[in-house]
Amino acid sequence: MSTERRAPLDRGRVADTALKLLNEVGLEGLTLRVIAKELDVKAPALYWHFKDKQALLDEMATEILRRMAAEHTHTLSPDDTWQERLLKVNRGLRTSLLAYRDGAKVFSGTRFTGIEHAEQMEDNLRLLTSCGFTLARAVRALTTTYLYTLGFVTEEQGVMPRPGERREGFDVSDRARLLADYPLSARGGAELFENYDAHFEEGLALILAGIEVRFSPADAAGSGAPTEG
Amino acid sequence: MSTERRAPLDRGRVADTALKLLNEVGLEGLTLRVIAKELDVKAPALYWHFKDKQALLDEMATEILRRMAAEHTHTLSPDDTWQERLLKVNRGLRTSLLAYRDGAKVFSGTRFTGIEHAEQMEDNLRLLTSCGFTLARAVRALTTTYLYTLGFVTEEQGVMPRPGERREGFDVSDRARLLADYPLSARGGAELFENYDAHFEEGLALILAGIEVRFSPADAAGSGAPTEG
DNA sequence: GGACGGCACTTAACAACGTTAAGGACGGTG
DNA sequence: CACCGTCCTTAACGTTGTTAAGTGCCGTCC
Repeated sequence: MSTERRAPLDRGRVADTALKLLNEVGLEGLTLRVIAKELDVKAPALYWHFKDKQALLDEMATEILRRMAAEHTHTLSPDDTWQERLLKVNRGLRTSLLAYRDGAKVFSGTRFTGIEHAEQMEDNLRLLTSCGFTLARAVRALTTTYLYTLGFVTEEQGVMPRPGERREGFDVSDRARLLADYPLSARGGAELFENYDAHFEEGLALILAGIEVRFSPADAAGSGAPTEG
Repeated sequence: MSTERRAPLDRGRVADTALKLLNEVGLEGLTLRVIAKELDVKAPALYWHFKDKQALLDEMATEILRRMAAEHTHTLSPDDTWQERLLKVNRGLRTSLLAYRDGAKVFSGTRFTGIEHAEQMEDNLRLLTSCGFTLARAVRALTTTYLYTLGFVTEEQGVMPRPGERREGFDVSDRARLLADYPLSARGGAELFENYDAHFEEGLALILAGIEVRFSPADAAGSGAPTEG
């Protein structure tokens, strides 16, 4: 009989396991009992490490953020143009959210109490302001793209829980048949529920173009449009 | 003794009551038993009208949409410029979502199975295409602004459950103290958690400017930037 | 007028959930 | 050896969404 004792849990191990399970059972199947079972522990044990389930979800969101930083930070450079930086940051965010089923929901249900996100935020603000943006405009540029990305992935994951697998009831041709009386909407359906990668890029490019026109000190000087908010 | 019998429920009455209660108890407090009690009925009675709770939430989201149409359609004109139309539609959407606690969450958790939204969609697509947009670009312009608005209000309601009342733990000066080592992030905090009306408008204006630069057939001809799809 | 049948509900109960209270086994420290 | 903090278990609680079965009422048909 093995006298080995399981190493004690810690917040990190719990959050890691919960994230792995999230991909298998989804957010609504992610119960404390399921997580505990995977960790070979009973559910109340989790309360030694987290004050409640929301605290665990917060830790999971923070972990997603950390992994995003680990995977994408090396692509960032202090010499990025602001356009490159905004593209990288938002593509990285989308990729990271798509890596977990219901990732966007976990993320937007969470308030970051700590300062884990501050380092990336600071770096991005530093780059944008060094490109000539005022601080207010740098914040606006980052949050506008960020909120777009979050909204986009939320909708995307509503239709496609995991990349490649489409939720039932979202057949594009079914939809077109239903909307026979609304020809433009019917034809536009393909633009809504397919080809998410390309559509994400197009929307992001729109916002970048708007930032350039209204904010960019380098390119838009004398165009007359930009005025300090 | 009153022999009066309560008029039978219908889906509309249930959804109306649920929406009223949503504002009082929030999404997580909105249980079937609470709704039933307000309707002077027991919880299982609701299953006569809805197959499950999600169906009731779908009906609520649809009702929000209907009220949005009822309140804002009269401001729309077939002579709107596309800029006016996008502003009106997205302002109206934000206002409608803010009218209910957790409105954005209810909305983005819902898939519209019916065609209730098609009429507005069709009208908007008609206007944008009549302004010279291709259908694909019209769809992209609408969804990009729509996803931004949805993301914006989701975050906004995470901080301010009801207009005017701020969730605890979001004191801006507390946050600045925490982020003392990240000066730009600390100073930028005011840009994040306050003054939502103005910030919403600024972000929306950015996207409109981008659409103009890259899509608008009238204004951007010869600028070289816009290319089809 | 009495049987029938569908409508709109009630009563009772179920499994599962987040969560709490109490206690027990282990290790290190005095 | 007593003690204490750590980390977990057992047992249970109240609530939740949901289902099964039954009940009263209204209209229709023979």
